[in-house]
Amino acid sequence: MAEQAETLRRTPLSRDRIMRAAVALADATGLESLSMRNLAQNLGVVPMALYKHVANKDELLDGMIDVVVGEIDPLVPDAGWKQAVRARILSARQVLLRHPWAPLAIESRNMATPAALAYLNSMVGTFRAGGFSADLAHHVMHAMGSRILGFSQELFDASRNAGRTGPTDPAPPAPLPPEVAARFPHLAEIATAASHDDASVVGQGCDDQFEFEFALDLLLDGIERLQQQGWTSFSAPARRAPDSH
Amino acid sequence: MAEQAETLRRTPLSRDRIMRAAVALADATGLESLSMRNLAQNLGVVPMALYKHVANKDELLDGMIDVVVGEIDPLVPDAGWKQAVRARILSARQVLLRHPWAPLAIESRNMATPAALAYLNSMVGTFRAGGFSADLAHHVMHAMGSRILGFSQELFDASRNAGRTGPTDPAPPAPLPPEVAARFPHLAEIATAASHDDASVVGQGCDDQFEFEFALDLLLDGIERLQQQGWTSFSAPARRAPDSH
DNA sequence: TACCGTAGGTGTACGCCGTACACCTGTCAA
DNA sequence: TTGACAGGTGTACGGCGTACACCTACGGTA
Repeated sequence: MAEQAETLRRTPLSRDRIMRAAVALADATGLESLSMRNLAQNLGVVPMALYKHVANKDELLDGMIDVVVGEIDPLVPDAGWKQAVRARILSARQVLLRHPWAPLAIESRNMATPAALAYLNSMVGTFRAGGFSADLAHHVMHAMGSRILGFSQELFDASRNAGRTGPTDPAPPAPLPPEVAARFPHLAEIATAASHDDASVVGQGCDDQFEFEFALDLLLDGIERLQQQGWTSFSAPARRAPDSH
Repeated sequence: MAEQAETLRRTPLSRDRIMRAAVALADATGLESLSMRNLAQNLGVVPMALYKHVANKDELLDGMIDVVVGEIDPLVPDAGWKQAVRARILSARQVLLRHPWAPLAIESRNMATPAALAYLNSMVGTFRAGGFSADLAHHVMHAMGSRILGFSQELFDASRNAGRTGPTDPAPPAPLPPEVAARFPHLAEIATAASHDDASVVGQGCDDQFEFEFALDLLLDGIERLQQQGWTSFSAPARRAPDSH
């Protein structure tokens, strides 16, 4: 029975269990305090045990990214490309709000993981099915950039710290200190102009969700316009063919 | 004279000299192989000497970011907002091509450095001077996202490795392996569709400069349209008021 | 000229990290 | 019964950031 207790106490390790534990740990304590030793302890196991399932820490990170990407909602069928892309990207954003360490992890790795490739592939497929040329789909993927994965490089983003002090600590929206406001009046102005509620580049209120959708729609509308006027490489980049106003 | 030689051999340390050496070292060998010990050796000095001028490694990174941001061309006077913004961002992009480690450094830090704040502030000022409301300027800054600093989160970007193997090694544009192409046909298609020459998310040819300008102009044109039709919070996000085609 | 405070470089040491490598142990096929 | 092998263990190494005590050279004052 002692050994039964043992068996119950520690489910055997597996690559999948490691990945999920790593994601949970990063969610809870932030990416920079996720170490192999840490993670092993969390799993009730000695550090080197992990290496029987994961080649090294980089592979661990790749696996974590795959877990995150796998949480993005599947394609909704029977929707126009614009609706489909919009829904998927907003889902990706929700996923990343649960895993604020993911953008940094993604950017620090340099090869695409299979799950990420599959996601990008199906996104391209959506554009192609919507009547986009391969060329236009290509450029459009670049234009969307990181927004396709639900984040957009907020530059100096309070939410990046989310896990660091524990998710229960909602980071008081510190107002812009006056001497800073004086040195950067334009920033001070836009910081107070928008009636929002979260913190980003400006220390003040700003509704990230609103900003995200604003930018996303700005892009999607521009893309729609390109596609509807029959984009080809030689007619389109706005620089060359500014449309009439 | 021995001491003269000494004096010549080692210019005294200074915060500025440290920052410039750090940037050069990161340019040459990549961010992940930049350590305090490494940098100290490079400066002919013992590691702890650096700490007389720099509080810790995070502050070093902040200083490096300031150096990079400081290299962005100043505002060109007497240009329309669109030209001014475009020129500045393309300059930022050139700077980041010289310092491929910078996006990761920027994303890994979470507070804005003074130089970055000054840059963002003057960018907002350009929009304001161009007749944008503070509100619209705010949203537009978010919409541009990391592109404002000359990069755009390429997700899986070959150039991120640039320094790692030395800048003289131009990373042969490895073609997409066939089994990958088979699993992700849409990616394979757009990889070969565009007639470009560098590597990014797709292993194949792709002119990053073209893509960058394509996306930048897509955004700028969308922004121009918003501003010209007198944007206000309640009329604009494209979702609510799709313009007529 | 003698002194001393201080700025700035040095040396040692600590506790983390990732992980190589040898080892043990329990399970299952033959 | 045995022996291969999958999977967990223990030890150890080199590298990291950096705390802390130390030394040393110089500039200002008496």
